[in-house]
Amino acid sequence: MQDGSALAVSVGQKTGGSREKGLNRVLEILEFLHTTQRAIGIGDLAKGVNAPRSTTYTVVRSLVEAGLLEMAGDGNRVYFGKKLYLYGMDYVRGNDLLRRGRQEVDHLSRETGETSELCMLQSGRYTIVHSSPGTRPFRISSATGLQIPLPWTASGRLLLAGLERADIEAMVSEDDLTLPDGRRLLLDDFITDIATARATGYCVTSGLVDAYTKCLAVPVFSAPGKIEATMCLVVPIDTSEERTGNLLGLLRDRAARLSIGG
Amino acid sequence: MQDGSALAVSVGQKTGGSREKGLNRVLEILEFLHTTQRAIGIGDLAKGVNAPRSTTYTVVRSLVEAGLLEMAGDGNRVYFGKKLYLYGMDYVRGNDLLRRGRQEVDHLSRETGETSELCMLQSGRYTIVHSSPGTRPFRISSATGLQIPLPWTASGRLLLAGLERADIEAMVSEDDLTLPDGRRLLLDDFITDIATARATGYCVTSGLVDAYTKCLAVPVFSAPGKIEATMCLVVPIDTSEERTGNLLGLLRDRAARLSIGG
DNA sequence: TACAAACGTCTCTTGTAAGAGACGATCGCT
DNA sequence: AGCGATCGTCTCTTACAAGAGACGTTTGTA
Repeated sequence: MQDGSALAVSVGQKTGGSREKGLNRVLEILEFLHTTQRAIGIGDLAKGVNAPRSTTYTVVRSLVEAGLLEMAGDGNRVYFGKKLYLYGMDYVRGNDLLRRGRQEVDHLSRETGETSELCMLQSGRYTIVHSSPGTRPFRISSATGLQIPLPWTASGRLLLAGLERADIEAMVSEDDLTLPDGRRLLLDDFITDIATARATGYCVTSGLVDAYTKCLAVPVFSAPGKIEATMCLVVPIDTSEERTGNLLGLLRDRAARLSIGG
Repeated sequence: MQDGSALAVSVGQKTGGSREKGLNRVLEILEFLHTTQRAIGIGDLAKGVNAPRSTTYTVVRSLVEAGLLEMAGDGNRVYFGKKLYLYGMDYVRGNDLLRRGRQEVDHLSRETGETSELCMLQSGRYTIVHSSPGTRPFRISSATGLQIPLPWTASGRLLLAGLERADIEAMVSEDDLTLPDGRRLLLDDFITDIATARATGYCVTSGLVDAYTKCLAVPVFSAPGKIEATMCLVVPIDTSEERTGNLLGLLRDRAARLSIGG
């Protein structure tokens, strides 16, 4: 149990010191490679996931043989393999919303010049599933696959719309309510925000994760009332009211086109 | 049994009927989902990978929690999850060749109207990594991620160019030398083909995997002399000599643009 | 050239997870 | 309603993998 949640929160977390299940080792390795975003030596990998070297060698060998990982060019580093790419494409193929959502996001960022993102809940956490960087000289961009606490984002407020208070509390930890700059959010305020977002059908946050950006988010429905994802635009915080309104309009159009029911 | 051994081939050693490692169960499950290309019930999944039901439930639960799998809409079926998509995108990001290769392949199929594919070796087997279907009324298409015996394909002859005879023998099983229609290839002929392909810088096969198609393949180099992938066009077998020559020319241009050294 | 650190492989032990199977709850068919 | 098939969960046993650690090799640096 503890192990599961430790893994969920972060990979560099210490283990309980006892023996670890092989499957968990695999998950930790994958997650670690996802954070490093580059090939890494097996020894470093072992350190990174805090696993014994011998175990790491064994697990990595299995994964390389299976094609989930590949040895990188120089021969003693590993990174993701073709199999994961193929499975990932299978996921896209089987997921209309994602496939179309990617297109809409790409289109939106071309149309507006702003950074645009498609976001979803994943295992109860907020994830940027696809992002398209926009054309500003100084880009505001986020890594896809990044996990951010729900209360830090506009999208988070929409993704939780429709859940019971108890469910929301379960998904939000104490730490999640502390912003990067140290400010504290109140759970009640957050829940109020969620209700508002639900009622108005959009959510705008300013200077939440950092001091320079404003985030406009709208829901994407997979069925009437069921919010499956959000589309959002990340814009400079000093964007005028007028332009913000216009962008929100475009965003809503795109999201509506993507939604089923709503 | 048939299922088990068929899977065992792609995943690793066949099961002796004894206890199976958890990691292997995971690999089998992923591979099975890749072949079905759709969400499947856990019970059926257990049957499909020839695993005990209780084990399958446990493993699937772990994978769902980790986000590698997701429960499909109705709630009792599973398929690939967002995590696999994210890891797959990481792979693409870290792999210039694949990223650019996809573009070239897409362009080529638009330009020629024919089915175009990017192929690579994976764990010593031939894999269609990306394919773009072309515009003919009756499309000739292959599933991406499909594993085909090397001797059945034009690309296979190029991908093995530069290997020692012993290495080639190790990669090719007896079964691989039997074509789908029952004809047998001779290993020596295959090795001669490889040498020829290497010398001429392309390979054309006619009516090998089926009676209707011709396959034109050219190498993609990742370093001087190192063939990392192939690009190929799949065309009707009655395509004229002249058009075949023209297509081959286009193909070589595209592959050259993709190659580093050569 | 010598030394330290990291690499890759092996062996052996023991904690633990894979699997058999039972259980009640649902489902679907007649 | 009655029946069989499948579902999802649970318990318990033991076969086996996770891990500690030793070993020889390679790397790099003083």
